[in-house]
Amino acid sequence: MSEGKKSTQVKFDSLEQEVYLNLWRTYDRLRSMEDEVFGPRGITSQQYNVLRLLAAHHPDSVPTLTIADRMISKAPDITRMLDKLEASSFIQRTRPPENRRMVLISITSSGLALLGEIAEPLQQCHSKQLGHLDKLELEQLGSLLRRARKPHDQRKNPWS
Amino acid sequence: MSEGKKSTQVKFDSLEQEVYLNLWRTYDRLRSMEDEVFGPRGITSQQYNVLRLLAAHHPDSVPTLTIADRMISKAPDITRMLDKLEASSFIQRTRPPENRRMVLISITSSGLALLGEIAEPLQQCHSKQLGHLDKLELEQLGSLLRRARKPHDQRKNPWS
DNA sequence: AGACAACACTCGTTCAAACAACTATAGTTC
DNA sequence: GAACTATAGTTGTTTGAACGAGTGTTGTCT
Repeated sequence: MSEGKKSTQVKFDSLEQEVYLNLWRTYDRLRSMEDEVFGPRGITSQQYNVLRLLAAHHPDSVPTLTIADRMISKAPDITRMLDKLEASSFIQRTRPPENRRMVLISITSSGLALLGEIAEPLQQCHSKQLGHLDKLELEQLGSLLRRARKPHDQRKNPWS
Repeated sequence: MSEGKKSTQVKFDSLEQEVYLNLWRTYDRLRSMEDEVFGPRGITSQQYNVLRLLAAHHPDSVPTLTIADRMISKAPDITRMLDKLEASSFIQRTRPPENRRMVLISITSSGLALLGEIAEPLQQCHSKQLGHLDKLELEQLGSLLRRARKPHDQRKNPWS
């Protein structure tokens, strides 16, 4: 401890590394809280986000790969994820005759019902996750996170 | 679009939710960049962090569950993770005769060599990840992330 | 000293993520 | 209009994460 310029230099190779590990750890903690909401209801947070996306387009349908592209984190395995949602009858697939390459996905009424049931406990979870930060802090954090990923986020429809 | 107070209200249920999804997405993007460094070398980022922890204690050993407790994200499967590192001979296990419940882990010279090889490309990765933010932004982001997880981070040795 | 509880892992199993190879359909070119 | 290319998903396989039950070891209590 006799030569550290700053305490961070003792444990991290760089400030960038420290911030990244910080981001990882924070994400991990908040995610485990969300998992407590989704787990008992038999879906994952990725599946929930599919349902939310579909609900936003309801009653229209969305092609499979468009869903994959709009997921929060990359979803190379979108097919099997939709398989599970279809098996639970939260979504439907249809193959339009005019373009039989595509598979169009739409949310069912029981999918919408699930979203309805989950809305309140999830909102409570979000407020437990981050409710101790005030509005300004949340906005600063959001803005810094967007700036952090901006150079690495080339996609068609960035909601930033 | 005729009634939204703010544009965020159109797509998110709450500011907390927006920030959480933002965090998730940012983490996902940065992680995939790190994976490009670790993948070709046959280790995961969790394994790398074990090696880093052990290197920090070298030449001392660390008990298995102490490692699990200090990981960035939860590691319920620490045994098999160490199995793989031992199979690649990056670590050693010893069971001390004076307390045969514990298993002490230490890094080997080839583990240290791997850390040496990985140091520079990893540093480059970190600077590609977050190098576009200036020092003040990085410190703000780090500080907000620590505040965000503070109520949820009860552990023995928080490096915050 | 024998029973019991606490500790420190370990193992079995199930489930999700990742990557690549593959199939089916539609458009394009000569 | 036959071959070629692009599009849109799907399937196979391997790997890692998660959870819980089980094992061996030590300390404690009476």
